Amino acid sequence: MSTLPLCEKCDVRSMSICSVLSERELGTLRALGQEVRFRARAAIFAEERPADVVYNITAGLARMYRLRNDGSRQIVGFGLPGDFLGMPVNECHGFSADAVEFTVACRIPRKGFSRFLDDNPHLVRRLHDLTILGLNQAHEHMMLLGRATARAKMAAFLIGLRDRWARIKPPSATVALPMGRQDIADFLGLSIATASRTLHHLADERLILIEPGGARILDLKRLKWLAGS
Amino acid sequence: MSTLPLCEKCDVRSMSICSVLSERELGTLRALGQEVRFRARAAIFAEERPADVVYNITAGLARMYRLRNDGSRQIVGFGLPGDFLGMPVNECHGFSADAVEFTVACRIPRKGFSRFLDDNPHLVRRLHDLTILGLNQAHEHMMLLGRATARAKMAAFLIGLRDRWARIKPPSATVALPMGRQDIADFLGLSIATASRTLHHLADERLILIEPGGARILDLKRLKWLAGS
DNA sequence: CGTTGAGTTGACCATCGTCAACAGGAGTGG
DNA sequence: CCACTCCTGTTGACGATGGTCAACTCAACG
Repeated sequence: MSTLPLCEKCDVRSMSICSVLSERELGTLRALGQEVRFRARAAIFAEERPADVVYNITAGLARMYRLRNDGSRQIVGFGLPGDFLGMPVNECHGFSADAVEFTVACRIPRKGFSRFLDDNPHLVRRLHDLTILGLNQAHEHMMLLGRATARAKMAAFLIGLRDRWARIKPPSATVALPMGRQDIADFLGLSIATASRTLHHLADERLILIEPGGARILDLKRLKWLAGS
Repeated sequence: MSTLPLCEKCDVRSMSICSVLSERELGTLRALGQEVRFRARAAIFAEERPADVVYNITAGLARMYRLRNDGSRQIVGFGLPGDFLGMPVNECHGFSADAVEFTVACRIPRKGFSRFLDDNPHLVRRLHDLTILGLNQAHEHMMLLGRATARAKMAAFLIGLRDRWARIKPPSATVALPMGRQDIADFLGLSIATASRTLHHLADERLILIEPGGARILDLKRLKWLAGS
């Protein structure tokens, strides 16, 4: 794990913050960072801890979450390849993140990254755009959490994840679900029992087919209708 | 309504994006903008419409929301004095906003504002920080919407609003509630009936006292405990 | 072959949504 | 000044959605 290997061949360069960097700027940034690997379930960073490094996910899947006083967990989002994690409000992380499956990321010390931002105002604009995108995703998610039936939540979850995978993987009718049922439940504000049941209801109605590690969408149109009602 | 009057005397300058601007920079920005006033219930901007102006709220209260296909509304946040509204992902607004009560804002054409940003990279950083703050608020809100009882939602809503008012108004035990019950319900993901009932339950237990236009907090400690459980 | 953890499924019931009736205040017109 | 309407908020009755608890299956692994 020295400096990052081959940004030129990075699969997600075009969707990450790096898309606005020239070869020269990319070289400077690469020299600051390291590639890090996380095993499934490994912690990436924790809420309330000083944010001294930032991450750019290049492979795998991360879950971002906060814990309630009663111990229950709200997953506020999933981090896919190309996503940028770890920019804090003040000095500390606003949420925890860990790896759902084997995950690879570029790790960059925040101080160095911050100086790099000073020298590259266009990267700040890019970062800002991605943050606004995250805010939009958060609003979208609130629409689900606020007032939607379990079926609508699940349908919207599958559609949304499908669309996000589609941007970074060869398209497939099967939505990969590397996260467990508990993760899905904590994301959608459901109990694990309801999450499991709802998924099977959709399968019973031939809207999806549950496969190991994912779900194949059989009736996209009806699923979308369900998601948006 | 010519240019903005007296930024020097602006109540919310220190909490708005303007806090990082020098007198000179402030003068330049002021020349770009206008003060606009909205009557109660007036639309400020609408989802999916081109975002050609941005707003800085200086007085009053705005609600930001999105509509579901079934016509129901999710309020994704309230805009208080000092809040910055209207920066879009691409070219269009991601949500609608209207004035809850009589509201005053600085309106700045986005093109001019964008050029001003080009010349003032530190303002972009400031804007980015405020956007991250908004993302944090959104996450906080998800905690409520995801899995909380009606009582916990309402308690957290009152505490949260109290803290936000406290930053811009002389402190008071009474939380101003200029928004109607339907707004509160749509914010918390409840029906209006449950919102009203829950508020009265809290009053029955002497945690709050319902007053015209607001709620006086009688037992902050227990209310906080309720909110965070 | 036992253990462990994830996922599934059933039974029961609490919370909260829906529907509806009603109260009170503001605005309007006679 | 009063009658009428409209709108917001309150409150009751009822039922559905989804949470809780628990039993069970199954695959992975030692």
